[in-house]
Amino acid sequence: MRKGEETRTRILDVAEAAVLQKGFGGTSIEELIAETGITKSGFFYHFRDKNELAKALLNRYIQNDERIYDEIFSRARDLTDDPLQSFLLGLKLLSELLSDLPNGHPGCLVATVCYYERLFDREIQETNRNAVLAWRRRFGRMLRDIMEVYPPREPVNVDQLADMVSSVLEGGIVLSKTLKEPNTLAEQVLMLRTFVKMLFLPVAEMPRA
Amino acid sequence: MRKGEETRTRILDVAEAAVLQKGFGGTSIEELIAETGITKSGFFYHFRDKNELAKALLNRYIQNDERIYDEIFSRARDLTDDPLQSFLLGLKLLSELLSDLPNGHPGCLVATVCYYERLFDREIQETNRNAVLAWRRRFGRMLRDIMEVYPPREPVNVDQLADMVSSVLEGGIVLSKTLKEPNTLAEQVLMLRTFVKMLFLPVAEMPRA
DNA sequence: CAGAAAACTGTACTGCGGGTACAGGAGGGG
DNA sequence: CCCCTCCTGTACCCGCAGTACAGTTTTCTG
Repeated sequence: MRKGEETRTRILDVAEAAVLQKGFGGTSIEELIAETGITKSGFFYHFRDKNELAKALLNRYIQNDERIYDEIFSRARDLTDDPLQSFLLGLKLLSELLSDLPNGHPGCLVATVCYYERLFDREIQETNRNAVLAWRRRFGRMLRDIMEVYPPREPVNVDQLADMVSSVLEGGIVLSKTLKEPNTLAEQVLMLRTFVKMLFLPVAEMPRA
Repeated sequence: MRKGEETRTRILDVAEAAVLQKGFGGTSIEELIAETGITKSGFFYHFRDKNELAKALLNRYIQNDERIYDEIFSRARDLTDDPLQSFLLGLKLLSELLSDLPNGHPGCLVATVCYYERLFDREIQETNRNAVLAWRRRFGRMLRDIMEVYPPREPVNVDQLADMVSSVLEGGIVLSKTLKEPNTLAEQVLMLRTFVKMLFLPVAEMPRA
């Protein structure tokens, strides 16, 4: 009963690491059972097929992802009441968290699924889509709060600006992994922070006359 | 002799579409030969193994990618001498080109390879890394030209800013594909354009006193 | 137009991996 | 004591990557 959950979790842990390095198609069930020390029958007791595994993997990943953002931005909100300052602080905290990852970001499962769409059923694709929409809502909410206080210097669409956060994160992960420069991702988040700062913060100095 | 190149190209065309939809691991050689109407022996006449195919696929993709950027930004340079204006125009042209793709961007092979690293040899990983570094150099060159004329409003590292262009493109593709909203990618490029504009263009209006 | 080289086809085989089927066993809880 | 959860073991089918190699057609070249 308790043991079952534990084994399931272990399979998911091993599978997540493997999938992020080799993709779903490149990850064999045989290697997963070898590494978890389980038998093939044991594996299929927990997951009906690879699609079930992918579903469980993605759901767990998204849940954990949401938890991390919740923690970071609620911590930022605790430290300041100003919506802009707390968002900027949140991006700072996020960038610090990302640069503290010893081997760099392992990769995003949402992106992995995205580049694998045709292999999975509609349910997984919908789950993935909803994860991205949740990011849009999350960052959009914070940006709307900012806009109520600070008029943006340039006209921007809130959803598109919220998507920019996701874009830079997903793109930063790809760059960081490809370049094998773990810090690139954190730097990209800080670059985004500069953008947000510039967009909303009133101009401090006078323009050169 | 000429016929060989043609068949090879046809295989690469079919393979590229398949790989972008299902990843390398999810694409079988058997399905490629079925669609191209070739036999298995014919396939292995052109490519020693899947790794060879991946190598050819990636090299061709990168070359084409470079060609497109060359065209767009040289067209932009033809239209204006100002480095900032021509870069902003280039981003505009790029966004238009992307929003004209009927089914949205099919996906980036560099990202696919990135999420598949462990399946390929070092050579492919190096090729991929060099492709990203080429983007950094390309956009970095243009941004340096801009900085010689326009002092940035905030202190920024050129390479990081250049990487931001790649990040937004890669991330925008992931978002666009996942959301099944073809226009998201083009919008993200325009959002990036707003960022660059704000960073370099002198403030037009006075701040609210 | 001949001959060589290029561009294939056909067949037959190995071995791995996904997946199925099903029988049975250990261990804890009611 | 029995049942339920959580597995193990065995045996099998099929699709697919890759090998081997002999033979055939097409195409270029002298």
